[in-house]
Amino acid sequence: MAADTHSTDWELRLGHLIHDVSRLRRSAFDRCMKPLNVTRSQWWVLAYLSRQDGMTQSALAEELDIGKVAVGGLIDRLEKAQFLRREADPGDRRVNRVFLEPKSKQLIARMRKVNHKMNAQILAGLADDKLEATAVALGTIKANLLN
Amino acid sequence: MAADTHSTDWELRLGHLIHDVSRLRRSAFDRCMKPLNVTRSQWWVLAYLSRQDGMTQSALAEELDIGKVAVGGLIDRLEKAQFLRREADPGDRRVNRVFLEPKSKQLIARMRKVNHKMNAQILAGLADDKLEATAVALGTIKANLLN
DNA sequence: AATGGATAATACACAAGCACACTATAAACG
DNA sequence: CGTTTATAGTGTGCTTGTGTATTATCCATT
Repeated sequence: MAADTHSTDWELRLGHLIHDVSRLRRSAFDRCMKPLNVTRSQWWVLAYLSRQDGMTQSALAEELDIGKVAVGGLIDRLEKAQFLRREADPGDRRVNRVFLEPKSKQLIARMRKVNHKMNAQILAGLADDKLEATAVALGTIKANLLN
Repeated sequence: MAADTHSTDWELRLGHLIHDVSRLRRSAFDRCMKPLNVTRSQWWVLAYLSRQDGMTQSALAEELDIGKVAVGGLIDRLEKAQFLRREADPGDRRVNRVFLEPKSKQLIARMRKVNHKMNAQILAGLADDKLEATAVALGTIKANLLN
């Protein structure tokens, strides 16, 4: 019964909290990035590309863990805004490789700073060991979710 | 510099983890609910209504912490599927009150069970104190996000 | 070389959420 | 009473993400 109240209680709280924090974090992020005219998802595409320019769309989808269709849409918008360009792979006519445009290269440094600052603000008041414990717990949950 | 490496490190991990866990949890939820033909968002509407039938759309939006438009859309779909109905408030012609249909009442008990079971599975291997610590940490983060 | 299966990307249709503008109604205040 | 202000809900359009189907291309096996 103690075990029962425990789960019924913390389960719900935790579920809500994870959901809330994720959503709030996302919108805070978007708000911070708004002056730069990039959304959080778009920023992630640029961030991954900045570490490995010329990835294929499928590789990006794999890394970002979203569907190929979603990636296609993101890239459409980013290409239209001239943050990047698609280029046909010479060796395999099926694939598009995605390259950063100069325009976005300028932005990435700024985005990194905003990102870093925001993260620091979000984690204010949390000691190192607490952060680590939280990360470990979330890691366990993630593993459970992946079966 | 120790403080620096700490943040640069755990920040990112935690951000990723929160995002991943939230997304995985969401899709796991939807997968579990799929046989019942309800999405996670729709399930939340029904769950709130089951505790307080006849809420106004605005009250629902407030509780669920999503916009009125999003609620409107959810209710549109739920109404079309006959899980609930809108009813004009006799005292205030602006408001619609939302009531559960018998069809959904049958479902809610089943959904609660699925929900409970899923939560238990997700939190497997996490002791009580860890859960509590995690909840506290996430609560702090949430508070930070709300400024 | 031919066929049959995998893979890259797109097309299409949908759910969900946000933002902004708009309508209708209610309430408050001069 | 009338005018202003606030609130409830909808309309519209955008971004993100999912699932399924389709097309083009590659590769492996026969």
